[in-house]
Amino acid sequence: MQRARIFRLESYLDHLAELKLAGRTTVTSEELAGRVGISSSRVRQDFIYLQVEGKPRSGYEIGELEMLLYSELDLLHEKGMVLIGCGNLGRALIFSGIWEHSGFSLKAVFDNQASVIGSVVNGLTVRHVRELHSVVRSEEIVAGCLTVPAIAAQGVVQMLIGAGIRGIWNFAPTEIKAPAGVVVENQRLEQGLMTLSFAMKETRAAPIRPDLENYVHDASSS
Amino acid sequence: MQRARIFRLESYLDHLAELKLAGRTTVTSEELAGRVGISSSRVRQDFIYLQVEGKPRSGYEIGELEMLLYSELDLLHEKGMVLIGCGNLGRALIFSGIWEHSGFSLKAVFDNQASVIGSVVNGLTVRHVRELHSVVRSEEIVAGCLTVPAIAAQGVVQMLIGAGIRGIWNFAPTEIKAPAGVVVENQRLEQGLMTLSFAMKETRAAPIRPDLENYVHDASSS
DNA sequence: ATCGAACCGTTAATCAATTAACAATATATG
DNA sequence: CATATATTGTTAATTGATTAACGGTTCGAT
Repeated sequence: MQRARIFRLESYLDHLAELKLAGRTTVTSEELAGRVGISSSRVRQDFIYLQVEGKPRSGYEIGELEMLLYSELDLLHEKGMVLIGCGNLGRALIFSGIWEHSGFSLKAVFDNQASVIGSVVNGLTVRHVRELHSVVRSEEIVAGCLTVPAIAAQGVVQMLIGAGIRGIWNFAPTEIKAPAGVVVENQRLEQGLMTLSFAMKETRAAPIRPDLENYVHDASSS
Repeated sequence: MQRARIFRLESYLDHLAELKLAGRTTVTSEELAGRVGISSSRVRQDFIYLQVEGKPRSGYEIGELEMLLYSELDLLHEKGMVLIGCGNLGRALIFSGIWEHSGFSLKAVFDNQASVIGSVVNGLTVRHVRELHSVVRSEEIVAGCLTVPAIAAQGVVQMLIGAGIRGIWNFAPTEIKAPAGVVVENQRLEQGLMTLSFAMKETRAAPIRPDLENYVHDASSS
């Protein structure tokens, strides 16, 4: 699973930022492994894949690692993105800080409701979807964020693809179809809930709370 | 990876609902496999794990499968949940349809901003977080949805755990710590964006759009 | 300058997940 | 009723991912 590696790389980035903040300049495979919850050899193998070299007694350079991770995930190359669907979820994303170092830059926002068109959301004016095609073409947009109701999703996908987009971040709770060559990343929130439901099934007879001291790092996120 | 199976089960549910809507009552492992993008033997093994039996020429009963999937994921047993952080994202979730058949029922909403406390969001009155403890205790709440800023996350986690909660659905873009026995499901939206960024790196030189006919099912979601 | 510990890089071993293969069985057809 | 066929249940083979093991290097200590 290639996907598993990507998740690990993202996780490394997280922890490296934290270490850097603490003033550290190097880190060993052992330490990172402990934080992420995997074996140190896994970490070393990932770093070989990234073609970064460590030194026998000090470990790996944090700055160098960050650089390579950014480059591997293509986070420095800011790609133009548009968002379609300016409802509650759309607005939440527009206002959120996720766009920093994400590899994307939000360039325009669309909707089809007269009530929101023309309003300004976090500095971006909401436009009518009929302008989608021309904006995508003229502003070098390569990806779209889909926060419309499920029923409208496939229609908007068609428009996006027709305009030449190559990637879709889909929040609509439905499976969308796209031609080969167009990357679809689904963010199905319901699945997160269901997964939690399943996981809690096992924990039914939970012990009485231990003291807050013995908290452990959460390793369930990967 | 147990997680991979859970994702498949959720995916089966999706497609079964679609088939049911189309009037179908049975489905073969082959057909489901084609839809989900895996091998038919994988599907059959999952169904053996669910202890459902198929018939040699007709396949599996859709209704029976749905029942067993619901039961396996514990989606029928509605567990009480609270949401903390009534910002844009919180509101989006409160208004969204994800709670249907999710295994959870949203019972109360909290914030610490005077400007939103007391307001009614989709039928739920926003309360001050200081009431969190007593509400969790008195209304049999077992899980919490965290939509607060990263800086506030760990503090709220402490409150939730102190109140006796056993599961956390975390949207805060930070790693939170919880004692063993408390399930944490992280919904890191930035990771979705980064993954898309990586995936698009490979598609740089995309071919000219093929016609819309040869769309294929997206198999990248698992 | 030599020793020894800490850590990397790499290869081998283990473990897990997926797919392939096929005998068993129920149903449809004539 | 007999035969053909689609599809299951199950076991074996394969593939992939993870961990373990260990020789090789650097660096600090004596």
